[in-house]
Amino acid sequence: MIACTKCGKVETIVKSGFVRGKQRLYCKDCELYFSVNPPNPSTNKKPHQTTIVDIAKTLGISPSTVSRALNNSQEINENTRNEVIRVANELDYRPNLLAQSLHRGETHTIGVVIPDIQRPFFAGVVAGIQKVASEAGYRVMICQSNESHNTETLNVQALMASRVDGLLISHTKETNSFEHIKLHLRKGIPIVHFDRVCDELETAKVIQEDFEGSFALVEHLIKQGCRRIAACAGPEDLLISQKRLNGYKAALQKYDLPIETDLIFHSSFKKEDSLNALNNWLELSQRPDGIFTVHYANAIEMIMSLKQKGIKIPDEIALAAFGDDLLASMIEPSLTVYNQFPFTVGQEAATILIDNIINKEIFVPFTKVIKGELIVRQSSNKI
Amino acid sequence: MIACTKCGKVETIVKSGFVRGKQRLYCKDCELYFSVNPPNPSTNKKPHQTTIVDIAKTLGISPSTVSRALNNSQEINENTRNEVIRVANELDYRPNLLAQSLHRGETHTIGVVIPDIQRPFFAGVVAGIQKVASEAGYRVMICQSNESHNTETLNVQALMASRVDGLLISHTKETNSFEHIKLHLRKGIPIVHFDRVCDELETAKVIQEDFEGSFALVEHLIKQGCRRIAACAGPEDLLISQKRLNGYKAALQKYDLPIETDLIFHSSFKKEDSLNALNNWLELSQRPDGIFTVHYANAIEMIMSLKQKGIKIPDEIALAAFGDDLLASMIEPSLTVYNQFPFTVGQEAATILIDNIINKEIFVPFTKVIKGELIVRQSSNKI
DNA sequence: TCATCTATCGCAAACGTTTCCGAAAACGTA
DNA sequence: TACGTTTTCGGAAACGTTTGCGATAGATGA
Repeated sequence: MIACTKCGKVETIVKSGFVRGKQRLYCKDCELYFSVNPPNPSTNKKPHQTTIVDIAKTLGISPSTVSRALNNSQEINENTRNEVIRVANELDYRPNLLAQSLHRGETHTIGVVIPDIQRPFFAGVVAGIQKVASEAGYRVMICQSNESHNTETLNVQALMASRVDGLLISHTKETNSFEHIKLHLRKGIPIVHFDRVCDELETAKVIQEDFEGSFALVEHLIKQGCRRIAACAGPEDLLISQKRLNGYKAALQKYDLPIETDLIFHSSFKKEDSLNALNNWLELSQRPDGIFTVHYANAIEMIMSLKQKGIKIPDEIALAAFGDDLLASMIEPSLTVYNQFPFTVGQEAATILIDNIINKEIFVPFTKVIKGELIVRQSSNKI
Repeated sequence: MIACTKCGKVETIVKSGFVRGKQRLYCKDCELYFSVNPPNPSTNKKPHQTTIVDIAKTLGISPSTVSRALNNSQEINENTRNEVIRVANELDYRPNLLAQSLHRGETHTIGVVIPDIQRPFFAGVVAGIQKVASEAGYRVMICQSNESHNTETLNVQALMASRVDGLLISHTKETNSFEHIKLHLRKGIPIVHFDRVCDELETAKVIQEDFEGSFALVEHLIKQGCRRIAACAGPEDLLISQKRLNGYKAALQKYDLPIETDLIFHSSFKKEDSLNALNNWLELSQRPDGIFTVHYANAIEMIMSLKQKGIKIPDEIALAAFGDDLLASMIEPSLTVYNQFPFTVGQEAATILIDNIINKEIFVPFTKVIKGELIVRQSSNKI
């Protein structure tokens, strides 16, 4: 009366001892061992994702055997394995990653916290991260802090609650305490900083040539003949702002140009800020003849304003800025920039993080610098 | 010899019967009941995330009581609850969302599949999705298909394996079979389409005014005096391309203008495509005097090329395109566009999806149209 | 004094996997 | 026939949480 779970035949079945009190059977045709469960015909449950238990029941074997069959275990009969795979395909089995993650203690997911995905730099970084992550079999969970320290903290907590295997983060411009990071760092969770990093934490970091880049931009302006170069820096707390400002100062010093506080403005990346700065500079008795901004968007806003005012670029004022974008190349005059290769930044950061995750014990934090590139365009090309 | 788990005193402890064979104790000071576990001093395990079991052990109560204390259950003593909360804070307890999700059968996570996060439209959509999702307590998992149907399928599978509660998707431009979606739709997983939707599936959809938008753009060009308007359409398979092309044709028909196949080009959004199309049109015996493109990037590429060739915009050729971006407003001449409000699209899509998730039984799919806005700029302003 | 009620709490099952441990059959050897 | 070995599999625990089902002690009432 009992049929083979594979071929369905009855006449080929012979009893073959007992396993843990359950009658064990053997199909001579299929060379397959299995045991019988009391058939439960009234289990018309609602449709659900099939589990290894479902597979086990239809084949009359145990879930552990199914698990072994699907995980390339050595200690399993080839016939059984094939049967399991057949039924798994038939029932469209998909392993429940939640259960796997819970058991293994790892989710194969990395968390990303960025200030704003709508900024091309971060969108590029995210794209780079996703490329590397998906190639390595990791999923990506992205959160935006919207430049709010509080939101950033909540984001980090949420990602940690989801038990991400590691974290990639670029801080808010208002972030100057890092307790929300330290907490998890102490628990041993791999964290990699990029772009807006934090020096007081012992994490791996991916940064750009902030100093070198602004130095190159400002030196370029000087070589084009500028002698009074104004700087639109970022928020004072932000580390990369400081570095970029230092590059600006170093370039001036190299060419024996004075550093004038009148010409240095700390913006918070808002449009009003850059226009205020510009207007202040234009009202000085001695106008600047060059402008360096740490964010290309500020430079573009200034270009638009300068054009309205009828001030000639680059003849009266030349501009150069950090960060490239299609927009920088397409406005008139096109903007001289220092390209940061955001996609590369993302790729590197993800690569390092995954390395940190896999080799957690022997990993030692280090800092990777992504080389940038000076792209000279019309806004500074006087010659 | 036994001390209270709260105040630590020994003299206030009295025996208070048994619970399931375990000695129950009572602290007269704290009015707290608890029982004792055999102390296990040699459990110096490696540091790990604290669990409710850890809390239970330090307090001498059972995990279920801890769970009830942390979940606002009614049937628990207030003193016990407070103690649990105190210890939970002390040990920095964070609930393991994996375990919760596994038990509850829901992850409070929604999956998003988009072609390319670096395109401002999709970045805006994602930002809108994240805003709504985080406000509703949902996390967001984002995948890029990179316009590859195969990658899209893998993305969907990965998200489903992670047991996301719902899916937001905008299809690849090469996607014209939808088995990978149907499969999961049959299993009852809420799916909402946006932008590049699919008519053959019974899902909720968030779309733009594709027909009305291109109609408005083309009608605007006609009113500016254009009589031979070329169209740079999208991939033929893409539904929104067809709709937008229909809007173009309808506008021509309304004003009794002929539809000339010479003037219709199907691009795949690549730069070469748009330049090829432009060059073909310019070589016609009768050049077009207006160009409509379904993607603003194509229009911008054409503007750059036209300027190089010395062709005057809008006098010789006027342009108007779908989709707004900062770039469109800043190039010269600035580009007339039909703004799609990507952020709103994302917000609406997420809202509908979450509604679908929560009210799964009574939800009926519908289509929401996000109204757009014609923004007239220099590229078409002849008057 | 006894039975009943209420307030708390513990046990165990469940979610879906993986894996250690052991058990039995089959096989090989003497 | 009597062993030991190999092959193959099942049971059960574990991951961390929630929850139905009791169980107990103290309070209440008769």
